[in-house]
Amino acid sequence: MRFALCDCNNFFVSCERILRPELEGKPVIVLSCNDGCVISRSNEAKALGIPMGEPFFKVRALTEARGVTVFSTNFALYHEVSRRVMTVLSRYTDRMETYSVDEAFLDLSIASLTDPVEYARGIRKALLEEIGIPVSIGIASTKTLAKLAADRGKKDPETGGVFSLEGLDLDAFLEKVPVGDVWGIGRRCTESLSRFGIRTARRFRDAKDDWLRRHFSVRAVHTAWELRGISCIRLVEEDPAQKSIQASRSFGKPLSDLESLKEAVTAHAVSAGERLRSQGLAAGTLQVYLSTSRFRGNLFAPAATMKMDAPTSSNLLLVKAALEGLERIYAPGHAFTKAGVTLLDLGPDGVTQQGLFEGEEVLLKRKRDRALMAAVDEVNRTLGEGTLQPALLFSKEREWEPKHEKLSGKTGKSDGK
DNA sequence: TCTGGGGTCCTAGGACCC
DNA sequence: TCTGGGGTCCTAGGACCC
Repeated sequence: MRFALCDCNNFFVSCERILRPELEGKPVIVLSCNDGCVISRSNEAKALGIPMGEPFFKVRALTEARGVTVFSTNFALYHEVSRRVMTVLSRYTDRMETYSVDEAFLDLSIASLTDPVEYARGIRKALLEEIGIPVSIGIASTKTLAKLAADRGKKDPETGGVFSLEGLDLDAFLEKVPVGDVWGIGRRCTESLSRFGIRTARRFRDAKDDWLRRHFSVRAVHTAWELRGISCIRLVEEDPAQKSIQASRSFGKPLSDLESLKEAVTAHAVSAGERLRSQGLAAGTLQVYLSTSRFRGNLFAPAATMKMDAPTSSNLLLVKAALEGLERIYAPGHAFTKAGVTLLDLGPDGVTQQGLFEGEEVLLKRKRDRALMAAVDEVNRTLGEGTLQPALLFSKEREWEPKHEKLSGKTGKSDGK
């Protein structure tokens, strides 16, 4: 097998630079919503010592002092750019997996291909010239190794953005890779491994299967096999049906009162429901949860799981279930900072079985609900999001809404407006 | 003062059954 | 007083990913 991993460099920043080419070579960062954390950094911003995931308030002064351009996220833009990147990539192989918004695995086991590295350079050039997105490409016999190769391509300028592990001394390569850099080895696992004296990818690769299985999980075993060059994480070509849909937001400020929480939970149920219907799915279970800040005091994060009578895609039923769940878990006197709704047990809409004791009216009502939702979605699509929504949401304060102060998302000026 | 959002998979342990 | 064994299913929570 020959896999290539194509990974867009500093993807969100690179997308913003397409619209603002003059920012090339300048420090740029993109923030998560709610002015939260730094989630994408240009190389220049990395060089200034701005860490990934850092809360913005901790680096705000630095960004102002050093003239860093700051963007809010613009997911519509990133998804559009992503779609175009994937389209270009699909010209270069018959088999590929869109792994995330900014990464794709390509099957390059192409018989006629004599020089994979040169081929990858062609891909890289096309993406840069046609879309303006710089990428790193790693080539190896397994997906896990291809990820490591792409990392090397990204960090080592001498590679020109393309690095292949084929025909290389893997022992020497893996010896220099910290085990925590391996795909699938997270923070906790890295800590545990360190206690056993395993700190490099090479040591991990050479651990015994049953030992890994005992102390970690089957996935750790798979990862070790992949590092040995034996492919056992396969390419997933068609995107499998989604298994859950989540809608959650941190509040602009901590909230304790039930009324505000009801609004937030209603909004999340509506938003999750829209996405549910846009995929032609229905949900059999709904979860609703609240959470206090994980950074101060004792974490309090109650959750309720609501089984629907039958799988549904109706906002009316989803909102009802969400509010019932909320009533169940709400406790006064807590400073909640976040609420969310998750839809589970997803399946195709419209094929639900008639329950044993359900009469004609139930079916009729379901039919009406579906027609109503279709109409609501159509109106919101043509007249704008939120044109039709539950009365509860046409309220006054909207205290629960995330704050989006200070950043226009266009100029990137932190001007306090 | 201020700390993202949306996913997947695995596992342990409880519930239940015979 | 003494209190089986083994199987399946479900779920909550943990870990990981981008």
